Amino acid sequence: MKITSRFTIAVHTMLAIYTFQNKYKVTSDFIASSVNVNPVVIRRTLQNLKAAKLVDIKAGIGGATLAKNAADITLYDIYSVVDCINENLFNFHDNPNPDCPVGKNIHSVLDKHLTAAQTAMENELKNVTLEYLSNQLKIYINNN
Amino acid sequence: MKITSRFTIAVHTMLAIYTFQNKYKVTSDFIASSVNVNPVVIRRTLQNLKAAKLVDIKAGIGGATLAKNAADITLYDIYSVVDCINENLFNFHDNPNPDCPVGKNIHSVLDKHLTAAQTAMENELKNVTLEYLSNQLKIYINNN
DNA sequence: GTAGTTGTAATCACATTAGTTACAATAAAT
DNA sequence: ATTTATTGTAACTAATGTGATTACAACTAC
Repeated sequence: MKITSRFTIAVHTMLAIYTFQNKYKVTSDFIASSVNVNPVVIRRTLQNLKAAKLVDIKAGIGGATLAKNAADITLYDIYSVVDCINENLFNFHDNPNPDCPVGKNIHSVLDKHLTAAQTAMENELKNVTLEYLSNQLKIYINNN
Repeated sequence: MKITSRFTIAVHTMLAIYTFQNKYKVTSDFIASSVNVNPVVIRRTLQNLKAAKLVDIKAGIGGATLAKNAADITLYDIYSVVDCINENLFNFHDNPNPDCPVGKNIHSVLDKHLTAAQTAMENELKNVTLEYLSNQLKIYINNN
């Protein structure tokens, strides 16, 4: 089981907005064409990003723009917004047997380590800003 | 989307085997009762663990035992065995548009950071041995 | 051979995902 | 005011993955 592609779709969306917002009207159709998914999927993603105040969307006329400085947006912000996982990365089996010493204490023993693993992953995402990704992207584009 | 409970079920299974293997015949029914899942789920888990040479299973007579020293088994070993995720934690959307500068380079820009996040998580799991978990468990049991 | 257990296939219900259609609401342009 | 392009959102579908469950052959000690 993996983390939904909604996350990478959202990152792609943010990067497309930041790259093109000063040149084009960045509509859901435009983004959908770059990401290669259905426009409705992008609109749903944009609604999530908007609710977290990461983007502004112009209803009617169309087009999305960043609502914050790209240097202040990390992969973790995007990951948090799109509910890739709902709180816990690791799915724990329900109702271990309280009448067994192992079943009774398995949560006490294991939970902190699962949390630590998840936190380590999330901290890596916090290290990467949208601005940094955009700068890297420009290097790749110039080398094409 | 989360990591399957097959992982915590497998950890619970290993901990139950280690805890009880010198006292009882640890059958799939026994483990299933502690974990509180169907015995077939435990048998499938045991098959995975056996394939990775983490446990021995006695067909016919019944009962599972550790095949390695508990100090040499980490959460990562168990996580690797059970295919909680099949290689990549993050599911990337398929076929970003190669005719768009963003779509063309999104993998080049993003992949390394997703890998870094996954690796950070997995490294945390490598820090925790079954022996350590068992020692912690004993402390909890003694305090009950 | 009996009893208890493993090994494994088959089927089921459920949840999640992403795709898709459809259309009302919005707002600029004319 | 009407037209046009777009957003916002509901509804439905197909595909997939998970875990539960039933069933039974194979195995091994007794």
